[in-house]
Amino acid sequence: MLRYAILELLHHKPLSGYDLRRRFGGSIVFFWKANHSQIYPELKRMENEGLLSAKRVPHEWRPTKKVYAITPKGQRDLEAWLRRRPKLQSVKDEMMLRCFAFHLVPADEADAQIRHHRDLHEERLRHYIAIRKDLERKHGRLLETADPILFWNVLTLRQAIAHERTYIAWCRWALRRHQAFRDRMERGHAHLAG
Amino acid sequence: MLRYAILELLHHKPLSGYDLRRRFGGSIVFFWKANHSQIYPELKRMENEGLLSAKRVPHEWRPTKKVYAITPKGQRDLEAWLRRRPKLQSVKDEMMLRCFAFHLVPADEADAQIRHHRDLHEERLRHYIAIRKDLERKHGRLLETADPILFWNVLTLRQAIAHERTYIAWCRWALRRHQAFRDRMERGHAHLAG
DNA sequence: GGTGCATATATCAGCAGTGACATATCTCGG
DNA sequence: CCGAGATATGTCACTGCTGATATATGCACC
Repeated sequence: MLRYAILELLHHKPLSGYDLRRRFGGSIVFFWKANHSQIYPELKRMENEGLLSAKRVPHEWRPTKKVYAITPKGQRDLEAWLRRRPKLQSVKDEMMLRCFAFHLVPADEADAQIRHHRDLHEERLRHYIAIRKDLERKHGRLLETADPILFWNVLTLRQAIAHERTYIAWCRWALRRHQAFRDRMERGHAHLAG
Repeated sequence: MLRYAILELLHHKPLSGYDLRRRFGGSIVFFWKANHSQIYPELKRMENEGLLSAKRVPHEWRPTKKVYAITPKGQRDLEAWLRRRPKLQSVKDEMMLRCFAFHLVPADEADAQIRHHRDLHEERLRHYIAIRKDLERKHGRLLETADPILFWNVLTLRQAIAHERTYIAWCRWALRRHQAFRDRMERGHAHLAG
């Protein structure tokens, strides 16, 4: 997977491992992250497979860079991958796995967990919205016009935002429902006591 | 991660590797899947660590089962895990990575990809809704009352459904926007030609 | 002269996860 | 009697990914 993300980025322009690392987890790719410890070996492997070509570029002030460019073979690989029909990824969501087991912890602890998670998603949502504002500022009316790269970029950003909003809405809903559940328990006990 | 899913399931009742495998990817756990090739070695490892105890249970008709039960140490591990505050998982979504690169394929191919993905998510949504119907049928009014296990189960199911609905809505929206984009391109060319 | 920081590349151990291969029992139908 | 299918457990090679560790340059600041 990682290799296709790299190929897409190098399709725009040649980059070093360090540059790539900043792209992942930065503003451009919302749906893939990678550490340098994964990127450098992958670049080497891709070079060996003929998907990339490397060139050492010295710099006066800074350490020498190894800049990678996509080869015709790399281009073909990327386009072939884009035409495949992958099956659905299986969902792996740690928070939801925990939620499944929340009957094992006190109600207050469960609430705290959900609130914490809601906060994290709100932060990520703000991050995405900042990126969107940035795109709007930089490209203005162009967002509505004819640049395909920008068009697909905006589409994925919209999905990222929709995803975060859904998650946050679920957290809020869950907290309300949990409160109602706790109230019912209370009344249940009161009923038994009375 | 897998180990905590296993511990949660074994907290309810002892199960064999085969039973566990059917639980994952079946109706109960929506947010975690696992193959038997991952489950069996993990069970062995957990037994060695004292989180589980194993017992061979022979059967007249069928091969002998190795049934695992959670130990007190396993219980403590599970509860400690539930109290941790994990950081946000990084999103890895292959479809969105592809979408990012759709400027490299013909517009019809991009549409076909999105429609295909929408269909897959619609199928999964139908699956989740069937599970919810099943829960409603089996438990009826109990869904609104006082069983914590059922309560959290319903909450996670709701999140799964919300997630699928968001994804499907995005696919539909993306297809509309893409059509509008293609129309604009057409008009652009017509303008240039006229 | 020392410390911290950004730049830049690389390796390693270890856990996570996949798909293929392997083996065995018992039942049911042809 | 043979094959298909459910039950049941396991291994293996490979890729994916994380966190830690290592190394080196040059700059700014104290």
